[in-house]
Amino acid sequence: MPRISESTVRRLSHYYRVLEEVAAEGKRMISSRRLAEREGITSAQVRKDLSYFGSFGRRGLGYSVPHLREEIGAILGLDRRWRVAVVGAGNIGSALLAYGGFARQGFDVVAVFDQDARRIGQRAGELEVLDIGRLAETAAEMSIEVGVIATPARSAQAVADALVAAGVRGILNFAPRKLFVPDDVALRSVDMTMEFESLSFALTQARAPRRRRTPRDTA
Amino acid sequence: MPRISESTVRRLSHYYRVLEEVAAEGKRMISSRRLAEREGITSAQVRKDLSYFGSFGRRGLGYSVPHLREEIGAILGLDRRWRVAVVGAGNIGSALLAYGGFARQGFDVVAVFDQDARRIGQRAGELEVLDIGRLAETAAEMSIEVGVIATPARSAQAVADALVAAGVRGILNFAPRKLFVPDDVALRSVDMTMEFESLSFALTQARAPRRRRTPRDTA
DNA sequence: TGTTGTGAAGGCGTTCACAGCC
DNA sequence: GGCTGTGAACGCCTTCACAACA
Repeated sequence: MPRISESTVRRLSHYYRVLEEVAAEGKRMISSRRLAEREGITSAQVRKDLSYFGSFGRRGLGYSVPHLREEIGAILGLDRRWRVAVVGAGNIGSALLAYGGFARQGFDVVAVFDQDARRIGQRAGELEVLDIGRLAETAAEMSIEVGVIATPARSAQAVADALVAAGVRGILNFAPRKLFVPDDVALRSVDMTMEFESLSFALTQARAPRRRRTPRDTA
Repeated sequence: MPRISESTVRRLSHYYRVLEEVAAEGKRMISSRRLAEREGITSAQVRKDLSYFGSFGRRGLGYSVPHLREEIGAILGLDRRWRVAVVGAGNIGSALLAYGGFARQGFDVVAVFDQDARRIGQRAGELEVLDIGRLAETAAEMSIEVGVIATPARSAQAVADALVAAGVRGILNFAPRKLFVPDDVALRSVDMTMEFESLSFALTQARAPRRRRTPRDTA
């Protein structure tokens, strides 16, 4: 199996989502073309992405919806759960806890840490906010596997280091700063500042209005 | 000027951030090498990115920190403000309003819409939640330029269509769904579901622990 | 005829390497 | 000597196009 690119993984998420919708509609089979058009990409891309992991389709017929859904679920590791600690119980941390999307994706938040003495000991959802000073030991004790960083940028790298020391295997970073971690620790970042600035750039550069729709798969 | 890639824009955000830090430290000049190492990329990449927009450096000396900061700020359009409407006053919408990062990036939230009759008329931050049914007319009246979609996935495309009809020039989408908009409307998406699944994939695939650090710029 | 799976071609972004300037 | 700006080389991802199969 070749190295899988980040964009392929992101598209697998899309396919999975489409397959869930299509399964709910009761459809049994789907072609790469239909799978592609809902996401604005080409059918060849879909087939290429899937081919990295196996031959899931049948020529002339397409892909079995329930079968492909199960295969992609397994590839993405959605068939298992992870023990998560959220670090930072401020705006972003609290929103993430209230959000609830974690559980649906297999991530169980079992601990919340904060630095602020006034916040420690308080409730955050169903959990008690713990002292960030004891992150490394506590996280190890609690067998935390994934850390979510929702602290200010300036403390993000230190928190990441503590999480790594505590033995986490993955980190999801919401602080607007590039983090360095050992390469056996999975790292994903959601940088809202960057999205805002990217939108600002696009708005600023925008010229020559055309009012044409994004092209879809025509193959 | 060639077409600017999304990754170049994202790096410009990084450079801007580093320049703010370095300016705070009082440094006057910075080399592409130093600018690069804080972000884990190569110095050649920095110079190439900047060269798309002009020649901001001086051979043998590097870049003037305040000057480059101003140039990149202008490129990213951070020197102007945008009138924003947030659509969806649930978990994500409320978190975004409380977050406060908007204002810092030049985005002023001047309206909030929701579909839920119980939510309409209530306060969300300093604003009154308006009826989403009147989105198109109200947004046009209020000269909304940017829409933030924080609704469930199923209504996201309809909201996007309404925002476009109301004349917005940009959309920031937090709903986990691919949106189609005319190509003179700027669109950026933050898809947390996808980040979770991407992390899940990386965790699942992880093999052969090596405990080696991410390589930095060695040029 | 319809659709997959895939080698080959193409396009785009990154890295190299060096001329040019301080 | 130090550092930028950039054409050329490289490598990766996407798209093409078609053989294989239902």
